[in-house]
Amino acid sequence: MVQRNGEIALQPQYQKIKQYIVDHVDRGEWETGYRVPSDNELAAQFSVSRMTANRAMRELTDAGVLARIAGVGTFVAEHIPQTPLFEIQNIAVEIENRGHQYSAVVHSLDQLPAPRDIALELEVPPQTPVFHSVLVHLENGVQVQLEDRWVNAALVPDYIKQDFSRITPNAYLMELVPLTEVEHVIEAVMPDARTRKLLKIDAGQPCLLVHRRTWSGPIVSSARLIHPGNRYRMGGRFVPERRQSSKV
Amino acid sequence: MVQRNGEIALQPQYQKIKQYIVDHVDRGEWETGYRVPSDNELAAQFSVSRMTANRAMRELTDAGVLARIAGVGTFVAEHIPQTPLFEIQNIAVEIENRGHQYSAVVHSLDQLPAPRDIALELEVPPQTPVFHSVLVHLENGVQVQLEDRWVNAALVPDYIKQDFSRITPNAYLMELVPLTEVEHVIEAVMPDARTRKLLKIDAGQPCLLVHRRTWSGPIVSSARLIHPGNRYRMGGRFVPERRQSSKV
DNA sequence: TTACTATACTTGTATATACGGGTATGGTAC
DNA sequence: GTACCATACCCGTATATACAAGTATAGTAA
Repeated sequence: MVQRNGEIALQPQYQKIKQYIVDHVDRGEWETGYRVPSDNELAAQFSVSRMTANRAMRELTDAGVLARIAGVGTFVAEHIPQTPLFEIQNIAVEIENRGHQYSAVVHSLDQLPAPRDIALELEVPPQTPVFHSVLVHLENGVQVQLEDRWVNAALVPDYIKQDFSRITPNAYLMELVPLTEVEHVIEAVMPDARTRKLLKIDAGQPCLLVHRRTWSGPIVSSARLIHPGNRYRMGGRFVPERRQSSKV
Repeated sequence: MVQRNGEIALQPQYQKIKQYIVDHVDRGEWETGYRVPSDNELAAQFSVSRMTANRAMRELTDAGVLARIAGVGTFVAEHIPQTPLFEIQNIAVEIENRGHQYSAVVHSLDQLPAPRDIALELEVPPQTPVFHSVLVHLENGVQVQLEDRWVNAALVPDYIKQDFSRITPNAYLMELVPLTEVEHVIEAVMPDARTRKLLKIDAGQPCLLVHRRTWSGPIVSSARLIHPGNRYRMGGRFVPERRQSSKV
């Protein structure tokens, strides 16, 4: 698809230019207000046409990274601190970071042909073999998350052999396949009977459901993460920095 | 700037095409999964080159309105409100980016001594002067967000003089003080009577509440953003259902 | 000095063209 | 019927080119 002569181009030219700019901004070399090279300069530097450089600049402008003024130039936009929305973080690591004890109970782990709705979610034909796991994560013995996950069996054939009381499904998947994309849908729901029982919560209280789908090219996994209680915090003053490797 | 011969073009060609598509979707003529005309068909219909039609389609895809599959076609994406959760910049801009009309209704804007709970949130002594604003954001005249905001009056003394039907509080604050940190807490709640009335929603359905606090050194503002409906998507993509191989 | 103008940039948009690769379909050979 | 393949689409990317319009600056004329 990318017809770059010579070496194989893993990503499009305009993506390389975007990466180049974002890298400089991230490293702090180009600060807010810095004037970035013009379309033509980038085109010359990367040996592409101006249209290609223009696309990179335009998309970064739409994304709020750059600001352009016709006739003047392109500048690094004001940096808005935004919490990494939903880091693919490990609930086990997070709990241990709080100095608490993590444990998990596996309620089921099966292989079966994909039901119709799950097939749609995973973008596979119905009846394709998939894995289905249901487990509860505990913090100091208290239920903190119900994880109901479906996995494309063809992509992760050994999923069903794992001991998910020792390694979380998310951690296992992350170390096995490189994630390319993540989707989060947050939903406010009233928990059903099974959920209330597994999480030991009362009826009548709304719950947060985070529906997370992860891609690695094709869709690897689709998970429903239900939290008892009803709050989910991202960022903020009291959250310690979590920037460590993916263990457990 | 737009060199369309004949009559003066008020907006670029690709904008016209975007508007054309968004209009059909908004009017319900093209529902989720509907296959929209291809690049070439649109190019012929509007007498433009495919690149121009392609830009319109690509931008609507980036905006989440359409979904494209190489080799197959372009489809109307599932409509999930996906903006206001973490207003990166401006809810007004985002709504306008979707080709819709933004408006806002200011329900109240007062200065008063901080109540006890608000003082805690803003980390100021009780009775400190604060501003309190309540407004509703509308997309095409439909209520999409209730914003209940408290602002540290000492840090933004002119807050109360603004016309928030013209500039959103968030945009005003952002251009005035450099943000250093943001906290988001997502909460599933049952809306109270006032909220249901302002957002014109029915009882019995859980809502998502985003509690957003912003720092600029000290805490500048604390806002509750309540969304009708209960689903919000970040990232990911809508993939239309495709024909399975003829295996029945 | 002041005012104007030519010039050399910048970004914004639009076109015609090209090729790569994915997907569905219809036809053909088995 | 089944398996294969040619074909005609689709989208993704890239290029060279062109003109419109905004902006800054150097140079010139008043």
